[in-house]
Amino acid sequence: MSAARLVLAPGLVHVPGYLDRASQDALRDALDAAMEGAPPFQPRMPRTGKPFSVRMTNCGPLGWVSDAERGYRYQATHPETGLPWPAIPAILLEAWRDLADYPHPPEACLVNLYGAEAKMGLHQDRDEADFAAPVLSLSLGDTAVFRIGGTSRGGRTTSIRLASGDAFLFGGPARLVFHGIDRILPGSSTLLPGGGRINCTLRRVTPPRG
DNA sequence: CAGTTACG
DNA sequence: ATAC
Repeated sequence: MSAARLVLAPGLVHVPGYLDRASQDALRDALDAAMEGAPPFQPRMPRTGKPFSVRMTNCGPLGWVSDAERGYRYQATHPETGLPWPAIPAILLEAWRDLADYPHPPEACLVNLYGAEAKMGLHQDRDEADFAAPVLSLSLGDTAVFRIGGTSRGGRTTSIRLASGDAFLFGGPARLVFHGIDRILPGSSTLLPGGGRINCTLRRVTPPRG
């Protein structure tokens, strides 16, 4: 399979249908297994404690978490169980090697779980110490309406749909682009038994060797 | 400010 | 679109 890489802007790449159905099934099953050891939790906004509408968990040496007391951060353990995160599924590491054009493995795999009503406001992924590495996102399940802006707030934005199996990369000049999820299109995929969407975001958190 | 709400 |  050679899915086309659509370059929307320098460093911004959409690969529709990157994972075929069999790979999507395998990734879903791997994530199900991972979530047995790292149950999804509900992140909260720094200071205000307002809950996100998405639930999340992580795989890999570091995971992204947020709560009222300590805010956005990466940490090596699950905020509720205190256990290390499970390993990043092989399919995702393979996608990173194939698409990221970066010579070191990802350290974090944030797994966002979207129900029919879940959204994610426009934001930047900027809690990493290494912006040289790209951010790689893989979508499973229901299609999402994805909004993409520029590197500062208030600029023009556009929206595209991210379907099950799609890959999306933010790298180089687009590494710090604002992005978010406007809405989920319920019933648009049969991959996940209960419906909804899973997004896996692979990131390098620390500079290599450091 | 990865959040929601209220107002033209 | 703006404010908090």
